[in-house]
Amino acid sequence: MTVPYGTMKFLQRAGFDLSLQNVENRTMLDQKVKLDKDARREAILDVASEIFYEEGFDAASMSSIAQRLGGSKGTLYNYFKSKEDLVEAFVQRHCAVHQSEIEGLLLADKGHYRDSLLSWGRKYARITTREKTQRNFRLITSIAERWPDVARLFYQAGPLKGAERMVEFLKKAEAAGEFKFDDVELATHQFIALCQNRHLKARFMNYGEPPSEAQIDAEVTSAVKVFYAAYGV
Amino acid sequence: MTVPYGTMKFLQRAGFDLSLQNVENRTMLDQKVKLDKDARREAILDVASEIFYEEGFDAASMSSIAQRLGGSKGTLYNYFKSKEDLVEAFVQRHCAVHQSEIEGLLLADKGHYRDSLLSWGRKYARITTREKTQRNFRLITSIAERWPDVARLFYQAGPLKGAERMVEFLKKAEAAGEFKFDDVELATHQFIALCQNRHLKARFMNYGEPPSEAQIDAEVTSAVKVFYAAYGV
DNA sequence: AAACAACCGTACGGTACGGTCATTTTTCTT
DNA sequence: AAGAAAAATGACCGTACCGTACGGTTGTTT
Repeated sequence: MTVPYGTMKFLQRAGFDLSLQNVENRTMLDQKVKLDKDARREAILDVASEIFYEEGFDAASMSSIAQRLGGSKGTLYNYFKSKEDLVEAFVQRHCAVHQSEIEGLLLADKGHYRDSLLSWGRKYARITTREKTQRNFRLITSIAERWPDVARLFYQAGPLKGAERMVEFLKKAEAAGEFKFDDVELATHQFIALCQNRHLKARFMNYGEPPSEAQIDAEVTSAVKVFYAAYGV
Repeated sequence: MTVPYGTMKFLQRAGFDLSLQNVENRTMLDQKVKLDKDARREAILDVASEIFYEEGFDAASMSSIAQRLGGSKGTLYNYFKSKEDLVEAFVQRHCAVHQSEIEGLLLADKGHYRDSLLSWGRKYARITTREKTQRNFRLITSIAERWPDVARLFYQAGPLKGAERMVEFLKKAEAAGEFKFDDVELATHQFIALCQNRHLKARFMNYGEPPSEAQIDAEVTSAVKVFYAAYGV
């Protein structure tokens, strides 16, 4: 009992190495079929994403997506109702991934404030200046005027979530006597600004090389220093 | 001796109120004709810009541009060789405008450092968070991957120019004993970051309302305060 | 008056698009 | 093995685009 030949062939054409095992009973088989349909859908999304990044949503065509996938255009419509449906799926997926990444950045419950800021700031700056995030950012904002809710969603999934998490952390730090803020939210955005603005902008507009780990470290080290000079007790 | 009727009619359709005066001699007439051709070209660019903002470069069509202009598609090709030529003209124009704006921000030669930073920071933040700049920003970055040089050009015209100007100012201020920097360039980018990052990002992704004058003032006032806390002597 | 320039509205060639569907191929069930 | 169901294909459709061409109109210049 194996994966359908057509499905296997389809996924291999798309560059997927699926070492799917045989399944013994019916419950697992049902589960299996479900996974395969999702896998096919994800495969299409992966390839579509790449073409969207390169050409933008409008100039990307269903034909070129199918071609790169190594399948037939008609098959795409088994998985997505329309090109617009594909674009929406792209947006949803990348908002979810971005949110998950930002929420996954850990901040200590208490103590080690300086180290926590350094660590968080570095990770945050790395995520936001990384090529993949930049590409998503460019795509999402390119439709900001046509689909304003989409861009807003992306902001809420990433930047807003990150800021909220930092606000909570800084409130606790202030209560513990580490800082003194007039406006903790403003201070939060200032810290984030110090960590990301320079490289974020430059990357966004293709200026210079991507920042090295050392460059990000230096940027965030100085950000923490400035932050303590301004708000440290 | 008046403007050609066809030109007048064309410009009126495009919403231009051109109260062009009669011209008495030939030199002025030659000058006049030159201006009119430019005016026509600018009129097309204005309308094309608006459609580019709304729909993006790819989805904007020459037909819709001509329609909104109230002219004929064929006439567009008297002024621009192709759609791509029109896009390039858009990019050049807005890089030039942006650069001109940034370079027009005055910084005192000496003295009044705090006031100068406040004044410059407010104006800079207003420019970069203003809807018009945001729209340009979105369009330029939407083609960053396809036309990497274009996005770089825009960065060099705006953000880089702004930072260079500020670096010069801060060097003088340091020499005058106002600040002490380990890295004047880093400090420059930190100041700019503190002034713009929060509202720039939010505007870019349609989150919340455009910042009021009061909000920008508050943001920049705090930025200067933080900056002095970190680097002031 | 004739020639020229600017512009319009219409039409066209060539290409490409998103989406559809009849047919073929593959898998599953009996 | 036969037949049904599912998956995939490739041809096709109607529409739209870019860029060009053309006949006609209007205004300007010679």
